[in-house]
Amino acid sequence: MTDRRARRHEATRQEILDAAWRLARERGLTGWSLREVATEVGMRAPSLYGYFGSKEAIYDAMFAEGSAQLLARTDAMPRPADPVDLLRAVAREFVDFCVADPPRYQLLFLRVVPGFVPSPASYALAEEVLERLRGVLAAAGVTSERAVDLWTALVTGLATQQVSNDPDGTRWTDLVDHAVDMFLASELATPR
Amino acid sequence: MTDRRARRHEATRQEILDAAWRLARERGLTGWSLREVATEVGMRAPSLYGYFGSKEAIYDAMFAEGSAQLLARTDAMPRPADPVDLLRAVAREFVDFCVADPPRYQLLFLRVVPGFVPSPASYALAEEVLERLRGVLAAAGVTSERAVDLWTALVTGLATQQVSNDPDGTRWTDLVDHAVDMFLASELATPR
DNA sequence: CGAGTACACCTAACGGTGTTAGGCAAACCG
DNA sequence: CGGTTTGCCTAACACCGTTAGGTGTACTCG
Repeated sequence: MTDRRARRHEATRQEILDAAWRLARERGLTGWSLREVATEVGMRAPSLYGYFGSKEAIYDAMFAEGSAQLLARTDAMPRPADPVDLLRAVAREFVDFCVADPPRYQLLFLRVVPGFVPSPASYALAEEVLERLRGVLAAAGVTSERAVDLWTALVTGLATQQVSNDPDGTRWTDLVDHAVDMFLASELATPR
Repeated sequence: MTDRRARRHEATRQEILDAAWRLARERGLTGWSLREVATEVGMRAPSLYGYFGSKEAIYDAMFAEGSAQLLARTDAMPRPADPVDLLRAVAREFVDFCVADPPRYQLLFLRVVPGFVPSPASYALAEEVLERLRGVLAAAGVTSERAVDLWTALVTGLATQQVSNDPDGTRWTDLVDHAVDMFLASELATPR
């Protein structure tokens, strides 16, 4: 049975994390201070250090949480049998995930926070996501390393353009199906 | 004839800008302070305000300078007559430009600096770049708005992946020709 | 050529940041 | 109940972008 105290500690940790996410969504990924987070949870800034060793550690926990969310979302996704439908669905899922929470997207996929590098533990989660993606692509007949790299470039490119240049519209998300068709036409035509 | 003093002022301005670029390349786009820039040019931080109204104004001048460099580089590019060769060349030129100076790339194409939005004057330069690109794509037979958007997503996606995940390698730059072929096969097959 | 002005640069300081040190009271454990 | 651990505090540090105000030098003009 987990310690009562440890559980309470974990809950406060999560409360801090939630406050950080809220502020990041309001003011941008790097537009918040520890003092603001502390105020949000009814503390003073130095008290946060009982829960996170630094501001970077908060970013790291956010990185892990974001990766876990993406993992959960792709796992929960319906899986059409047809390869084309499958890849369309996974691409749409990914771009939607990015557009739904731009700061989360920036944290996970752009290197936007000045000194931040995810810890090995958090990065392992992100690699797990890529691993699942590789599985889905293989199921659709796409196996080569180069094809996977091209896929990630294509899909993150769509997401980046959408988030950076038309955050409230659908100018690039509307292109997802078309982009997938283009990709498949090329990759399935030359299978190896 | 321009004022001696005005010329000297302009030279100092450029000196500050060069120092900022140098520091940005060393420590990351947002990893430098005004005090460091000032030291680099032999001043104290407040003196910089005689040349730029704020740190953001420095970023804005850097943005304009980066856009001008991209513009100059694409203008100076050899222009193969064959559409496929042309697009391959322009794509390679763009990705090389991005990879050659990651902070510059982040400043121009990712929204990485917390509060920074380019001024209308600087942004006009960036739009000029896009305008030239539209011209090149049209010369290769690609005219639709959607196709241009897909192109930018594809090319910036390759650049982002390269810069973010393999900054010293060629994992994604090696895919540029292949990506262009894929794009053209799809877009020229369905011209409108 | 001397007086007056504009300019380049300075120091001091303000409110903000992440972070450390040290203290005090409540909660837990034997 | 006594001792330890925990949770949170205040005070302070070094650094940040930025503003105010002062000083000497370089230029302009009568």
